[in-house]
Amino acid sequence: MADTLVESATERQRRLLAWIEQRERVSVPEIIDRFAVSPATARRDLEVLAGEGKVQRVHGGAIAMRRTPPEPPVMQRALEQAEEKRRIAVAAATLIADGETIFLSSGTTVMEVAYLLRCRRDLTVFTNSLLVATVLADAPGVEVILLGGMVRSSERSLVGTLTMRSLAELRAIKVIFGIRAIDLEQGLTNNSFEESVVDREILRVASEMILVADYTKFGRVSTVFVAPIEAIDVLVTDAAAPADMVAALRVAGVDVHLA
Amino acid sequence: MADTLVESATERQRRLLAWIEQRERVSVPEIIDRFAVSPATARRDLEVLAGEGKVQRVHGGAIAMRRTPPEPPVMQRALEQAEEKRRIAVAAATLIADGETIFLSSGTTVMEVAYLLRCRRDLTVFTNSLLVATVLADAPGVEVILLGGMVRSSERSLVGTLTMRSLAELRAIKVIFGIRAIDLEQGLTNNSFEESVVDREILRVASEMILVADYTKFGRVSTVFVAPIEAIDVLVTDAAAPADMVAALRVAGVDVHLA
DNA sequence: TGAAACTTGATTGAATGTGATTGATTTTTC
DNA sequence: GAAAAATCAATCACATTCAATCAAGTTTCA
Repeated sequence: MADTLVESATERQRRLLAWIEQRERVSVPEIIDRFAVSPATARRDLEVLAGEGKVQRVHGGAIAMRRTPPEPPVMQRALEQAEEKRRIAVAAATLIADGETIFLSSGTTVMEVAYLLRCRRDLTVFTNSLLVATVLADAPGVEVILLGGMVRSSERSLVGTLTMRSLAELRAIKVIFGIRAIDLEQGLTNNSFEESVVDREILRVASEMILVADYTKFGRVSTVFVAPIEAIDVLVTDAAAPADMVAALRVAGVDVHLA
Repeated sequence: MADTLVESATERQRRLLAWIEQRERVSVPEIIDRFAVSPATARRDLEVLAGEGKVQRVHGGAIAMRRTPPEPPVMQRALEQAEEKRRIAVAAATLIADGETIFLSSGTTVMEVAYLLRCRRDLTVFTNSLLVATVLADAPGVEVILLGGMVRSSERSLVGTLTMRSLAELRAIKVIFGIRAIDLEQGLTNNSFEESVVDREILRVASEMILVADYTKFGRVSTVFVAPIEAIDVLVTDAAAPADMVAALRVAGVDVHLA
């Protein structure tokens, strides 16, 4: 049976807005063609968006009112293994209590944790991730301190000497950490030298390191060494993580949580 | 039927929420089908979840709460006097040459300048604004250094001791500066004490201060003093700025550009 | 056991969303 | 500058969906 995908007006308008902001300018016929709606509906949708100040209505169509910066690669990666990352984040968030002061590193899974911390109270969060800072910026119960540094565009993370200097003043902080690759022999590795320098400094000031990593990170080795697996205190991963590696990590003293 | 599992309303609503978050959107008939309830109950459940802010109710069903945080007030202000701000930004951008190192403060007009600098080459930009940093993050010819500090949610700007300490190391930098209010006697004022402390430090390390301000900023006084008008080296504003104030500023030695 | 509180399902008039039509307005073309 | 084309706003009709109400069933607690 042809399951006719019904779409609400609100959602269509949201997609239309995204399309307009991406295209900068669209015409009514283009909307008719793309969304398979009547001219009346196309105009009504534009009217709604214009009424909300989201787009500017012009004869023949509408133009975007604000430019959306292009999405960094990290946002694309956030969609991969989204379900696993969400479950891992839920489990990791339970390890953080209200009133604590923590550090959130950059990375997509860590960002997922940040989402879940938005409703917390009396939390202080240090981070070197622009995305984490933005996610938590509006959370009334969370104070966000962003480290300074050079912006790494692909990750929206901060690196460099200014970052190192800000980090040097931190002491004994609980860290939620993300990484690109985990290997029993090669330890934790990622793909940027500058990022790894910062990551090592983060781990140096960590009192407890909670690593969040989905199953795709295991048994892989990336280009730059960050830390040996002994650096891991707690690992939160999903059930699809290789059983042998999980067992080996447990033997090595890592507290492994399977979400 | 052996289905002895009695389910409470709240339990069903929790499962419904999980389903919606997984499906992104659901229609009322789909809920009726899946949970074997009447349309009335399906709608009531959605009403409860919507009341708790967990989902967004739309005609015909509901969609998962989009996880992008609500827009900060600063983004709303960016839409006011948008045309003037754009023209001012264009004029201000011509004062910046490729190869320079500059500081961009927070503020909506300054953000507009940032947009125009994206296509520049060999530019180094210091800023205490998360929005400016995000706008310029992808610009291949622009290196962005974000100061550290506490995130001020309404402005997405960075303030506090960490910001001050990062600033203290800068010297003789050309600054594009935004402000809330300009008055001949009261000087430059804005509405946040913490922001004003940072702003004063920014001006202290400035070799040249370029103020960008549309006509609505003139003749107004806000709550916290930032600097006297003598601190202004260059003012870029629009033609609607009060002529008497523009004249007085010129007499005071300010290089005024009308965009 | 019995009454109060709650949940559920059916009914129904109101509200909303959509597409078509039509005359007015704006833009383009010659 | 006038004709032609495109676009717009207003209105109507139809279908879907909603919210309010009420009655029946279930749970809770004395």
